[in-house]
Amino acid sequence: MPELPEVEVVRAGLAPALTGARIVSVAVHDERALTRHVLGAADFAERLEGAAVHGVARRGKFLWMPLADSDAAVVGHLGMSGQLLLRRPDADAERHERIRIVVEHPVHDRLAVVFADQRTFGSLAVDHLVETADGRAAGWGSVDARIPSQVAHIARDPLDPAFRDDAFRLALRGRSSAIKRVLLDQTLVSGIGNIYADESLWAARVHPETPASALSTVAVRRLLAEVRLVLEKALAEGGTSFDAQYVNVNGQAGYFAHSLNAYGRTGQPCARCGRPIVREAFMNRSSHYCARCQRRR
DNA sequence: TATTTTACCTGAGGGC
DNA sequence: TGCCCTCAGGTAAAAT
Repeated sequence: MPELPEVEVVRAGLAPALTGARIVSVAVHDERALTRHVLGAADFAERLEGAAVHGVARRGKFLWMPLADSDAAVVGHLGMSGQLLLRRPDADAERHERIRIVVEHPVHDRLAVVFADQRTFGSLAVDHLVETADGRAAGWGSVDARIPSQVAHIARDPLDPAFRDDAFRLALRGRSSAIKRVLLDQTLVSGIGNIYADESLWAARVHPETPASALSTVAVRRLLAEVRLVLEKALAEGGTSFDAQYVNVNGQAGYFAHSLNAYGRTGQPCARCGRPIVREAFMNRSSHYCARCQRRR
């Protein structure tokens, strides 16, 4: 499932191929991939054809490509199973291909950016840019303090230099919600999904149901430090791939699945204490944790 | 207002 | 072999 490390791998793969490229043609095969673009496929294509891509930026799990000399950007979210692939313009259609954008790049010539998505939770849109609330650069891969309006409500991610640890800690004070729910709330801290929430909580020895307000200042600092370590390590290993649903722009899987300590390890021994990892239902999904290392308060 | 639940969606895999 | 059921889960709208 694409979370921050996986989306960053995709961003880093797209950036050299798309920065400075001009969009030649847009083919929308499935309008469900445009749920964030309310004006529909014809409008989407019309706004893009002929436009030049200025770069590729990311905040949390959202990607966007600002268009040159414009206050617009192509914004994208991969949902659960979305892929952005770089292909030859005449390459055969991908399984679950929804949108194909052909660009002309001054160095790489013609390339196709293929948006494929099995579960159709992901989507693309053309959106206008607004100023960031704090006036800082909008996200990774951007020095511009403007962000797509659809992404403006998303918090900065923990690897963003403008993320404010103290503000996050203060936000937790008044929250009775479980800490895992808070980690998954993209308006408080972005980029973390079910996998990295479980991994970070395991590393910080915090039970996922611990009320956020019950964590001390020291505990919140330690949790944020573990979140950053987990995300950075996953990024270095190219992300987590369980099945064919997450791949980089060349269709290759990441290796972090081999480094998981909690997520998906139900019944296997905890790497610290040897007690079997347990799985519990949580928010229509699963939590994986060690009942000995991560004591419930 | 804050928090929780639901809808969206497809394919893999298990049980019978 | 084929049918039915469950599960995977990010986001935003709806409900509480």
